[in-house]
Amino acid sequence: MELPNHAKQLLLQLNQQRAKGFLCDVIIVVENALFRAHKNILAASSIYFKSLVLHDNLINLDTEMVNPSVFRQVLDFIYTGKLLSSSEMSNEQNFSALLTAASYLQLHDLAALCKKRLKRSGGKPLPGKPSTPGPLSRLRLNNQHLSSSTTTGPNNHYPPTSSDTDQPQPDEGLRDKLSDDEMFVGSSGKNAGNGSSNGNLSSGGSAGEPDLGLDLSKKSPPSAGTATDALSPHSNSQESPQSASVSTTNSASLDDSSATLPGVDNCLDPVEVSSKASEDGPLQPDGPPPQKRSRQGSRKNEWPRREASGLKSEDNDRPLVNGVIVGPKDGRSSGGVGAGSASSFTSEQSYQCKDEEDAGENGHDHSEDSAQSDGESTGCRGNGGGHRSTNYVYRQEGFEPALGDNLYVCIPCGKGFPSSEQLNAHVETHTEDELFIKEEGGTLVKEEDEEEAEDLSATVGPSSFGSETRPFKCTVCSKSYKDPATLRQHEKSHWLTRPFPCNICGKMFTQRGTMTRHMRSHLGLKPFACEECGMRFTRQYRLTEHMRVHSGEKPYECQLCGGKFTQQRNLISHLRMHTSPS
DNA sequence: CTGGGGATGGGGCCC
DNA sequence: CGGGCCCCATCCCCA
Repeated sequence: MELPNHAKQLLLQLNQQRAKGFLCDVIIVVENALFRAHKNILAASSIYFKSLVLHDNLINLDTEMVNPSVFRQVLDFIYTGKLLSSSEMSNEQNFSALLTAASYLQLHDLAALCKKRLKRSGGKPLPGKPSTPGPLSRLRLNNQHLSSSTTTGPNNHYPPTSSDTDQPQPDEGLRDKLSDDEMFVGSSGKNAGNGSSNGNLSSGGSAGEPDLGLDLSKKSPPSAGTATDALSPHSNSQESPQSASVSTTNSASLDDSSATLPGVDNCLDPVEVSSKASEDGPLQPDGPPPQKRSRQGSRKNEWPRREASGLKSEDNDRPLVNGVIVGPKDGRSSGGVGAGSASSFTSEQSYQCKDEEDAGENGHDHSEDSAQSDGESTGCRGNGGGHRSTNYVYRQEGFEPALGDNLYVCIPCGKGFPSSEQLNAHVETHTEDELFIKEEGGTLVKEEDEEEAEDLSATVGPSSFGSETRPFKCTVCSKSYKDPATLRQHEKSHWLTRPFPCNICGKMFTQRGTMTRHMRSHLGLKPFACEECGMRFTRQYRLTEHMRVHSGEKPYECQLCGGKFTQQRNLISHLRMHTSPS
């Protein structure tokens, strides 16, 4: 007995799910476009993908080999078996680019189709360069042997210049060039042993290197294992030849990958979390959810990333973030992408700058942001402070409401453009001035809050601001600190501009660590797992806090009523109940 | 329906 | 840079 249309129907369903982002568990970054897909499907289509998706939730493809338009076709092909021609190129160009991409991605069927088609039309494939590489690509070419953290892909070490030569080569030629030796050896071995050279955001800045070395992974306590390998956006399988050629994160924390626990590979990734959680509640990779929760994020998913034009960091104190680490914007600024916070991830609405969003979206976003107004001043800065941290959205076809051909959207103003070039040109028209906005106003409120908080803290424990030896005093707010570094750190909180932008949402931070932590929430990186229930957390502290749920420990006691609490913050909240007039 | 408690997420910031 | 703890906001459950 056999169901005749089973395979077809299944594929249809999967493609529909892809269109909705449902259960998508991998993000593919191509130039400035992001595509969601299912690992299983990709893995079934190509051994190259298979090796990549094994450990990565975020795959960055070599823009020398594939551009967004081509990859869209490729993805469509994978999910449908049909090849839809691109309107952006001539047929011949298109198939040539497709052939290059297919070869690169090791989609042999597609490559064969393209070859056949090209042969029929008498065209010659143009290996290696489906499109003009952007500045990012060019920079990468220059630096490809210098850094371990560049583009993911087997051709990372393939000299693109050879593909630029005018000797058109058929697929075989390309693949010959991409022989195992060239493809899979090169500098990767060196990289593998090159521990921490590119482990962090700030690395590689001057070279204009993509921030693929951004290490958003986090060491997990021994009990919780680590999700580093799975979560590090650019780590790659070490086992497969393909991955051996691709860059690895090479951060110190990557070393932890050898100690992964069962289920770690299923760590939440942004897509999975966002899409699944929005429908099914929290995602528990390792087990059933401890409790059913379904938070509604207000923001729809978008896929902003920094354009290649944002490569230059003009401020040494700023992380060079080139928009390669990408992921869905979480549901709301504090809602997060995680097991407990289901971002609505429906691709229905453009993510625009935070201020616009605040103005236009529902109350809780706004109230929250206003509550943190001192920290939100520059949230709407696609670019700012001399650092063009533009965040663009590439709208994946079929994933967004009709916007015509204007798939490239400027985050700060929401305008759409048909090409990244036009978007780039447009972005230049945003002046620095308009990006320096509202900073005042929040600080006082905050300080009032802090006073209140300190009052409450006094009830539950010592305030963090003692009056011991603190010779270093802030000239703005007269807080004092033990050492100058801390003072300097604090003084940044008074700056009008925040030096550390999130390259996904553009939000600015005063501390790099906060920004990195924030990025983790974008990417759903939750290295700290509860052994009891499998719930995962972004921070160790949260796990510690959470463990009291299981232990029943309630260390915080209300001095007024004797009520006991598992968390200090809930005690504080409780104390408010005692103190508030109502 | 409402308020309180439990639990969680994100950001700020000090150490 | 990470840990830790503060904050606020939010959701869910339950009385």
